[in-house]
Amino acid sequence: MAVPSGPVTASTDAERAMFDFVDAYDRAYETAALEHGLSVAQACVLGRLTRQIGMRELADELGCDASNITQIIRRLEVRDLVRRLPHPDDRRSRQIVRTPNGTTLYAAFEESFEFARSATANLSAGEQDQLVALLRKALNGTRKPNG
Amino acid sequence: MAVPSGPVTASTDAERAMFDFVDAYDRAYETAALEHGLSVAQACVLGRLTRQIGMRELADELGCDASNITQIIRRLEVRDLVRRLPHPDDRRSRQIVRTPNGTTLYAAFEESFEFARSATANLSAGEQDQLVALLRKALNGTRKPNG
DNA sequence: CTAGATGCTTAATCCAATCAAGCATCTATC
DNA sequence: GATAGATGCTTGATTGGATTAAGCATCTAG
Repeated sequence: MAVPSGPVTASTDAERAMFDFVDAYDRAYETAALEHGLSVAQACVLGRLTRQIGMRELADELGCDASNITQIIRRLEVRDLVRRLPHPDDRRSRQIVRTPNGTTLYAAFEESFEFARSATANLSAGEQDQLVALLRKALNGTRKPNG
Repeated sequence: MAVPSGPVTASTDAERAMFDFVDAYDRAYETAALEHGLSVAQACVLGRLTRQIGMRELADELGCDASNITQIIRRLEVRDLVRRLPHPDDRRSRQIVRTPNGTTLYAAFEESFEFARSATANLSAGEQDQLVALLRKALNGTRKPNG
C-alpha cells in the first residue's frame, strides 16, 4: 500500500478533515485498482480512454512525460486492454483505444471504486450542493502545479 | 508528475468536485516535496517523525511493508535527515528520530505545502465548520481499506 | 529540399512497493 | 537454563512508475 500523502499534524480541523478525506479517497482508488490487477497509473490511463487519443495528448492530460505513457500503454496492450492504432493522417502518431476487454475491465473497476459514490450517497441533495460549493471555493486561489 | 488518481467521467457534480479536490491536493503535495528534494514517500515519513518511533510501528501506521520503510529511512539517513538509534530495552529494535537537519527541512516543506492552509483560508470560520462536517459525513460508511 | 519541430520509442537510472529469506534478539514454556 | 516460536529489522530479487537523454520517423515551413 502506498504511503499516505499528507501531514500528520494538521493545525486546524479543516486541514485534518481534508487530509483524512484525500487519504481515504486515494486508498480506496488504489485498493479498487489492485482488485482488478491494475496499478493506480494503469487504472487512471484506462479511464481516460473514452475516446481515441494520441500518446502526446494523453501525456499532456496526465501531466507526465510521453515516455512514461509508452510503457504504461505497453503493459496494457500486452494484456489486450488497449490497442494502438495508426493515425489516419500522421504516420508518426498512434491512436490509443480500449479493447472490449479493456472497457469491461474498467467498468468492473469503476464498480469496485465506490468511494465517491458512497461518499456522495451519504449526503442529501442539498448537502451535496453545499459540499461542491465549499470545495470549489476552497480550491479557488490555490496554486495549480500544472495548468 | 504522478498520474491523477481518479475517474475522469464522474457521474455527479459532487463526485467531480471530490476528484478535483483530491487531485489538486495530491499534486500540491508532490510539488512541495520535489521543491525540497523529497519524494512523496520521503516527505510523508519525515512528517511522521515528531517522536521517536520504531520501524515496525512506522510501517504499521503507513500501511506498508517494513522492508519498504527500511529503504526510505536509509535514503533519509544518508542525507542526515533522520538517525536510527538503538532501542534502550530491545536490541533488535531501532528508534528513528529526525536530525535537526531533518526538522528544518520538514518545516520548510510544510511551509511550501500551503495547499491545505490556502484552501482553508479561502473559507470563513463558519464555512470551515460546514466543510468539516460534510467531509466527515461523506466519509462515514465508506470502506476503509486498512483500519 | 532542407532545417527544425513533432510524435513516439528506447535505454538508463532512480525510487517505491512487495515478497521471500534470513539474522539477531526476545519471550514463553518446559 | 534450554529451546521453540515470535518479533524487529534487513537484504535481495522483482515489478512498476517517473524522469532524462538520445534517437528514429515523419511532418511542416521556408
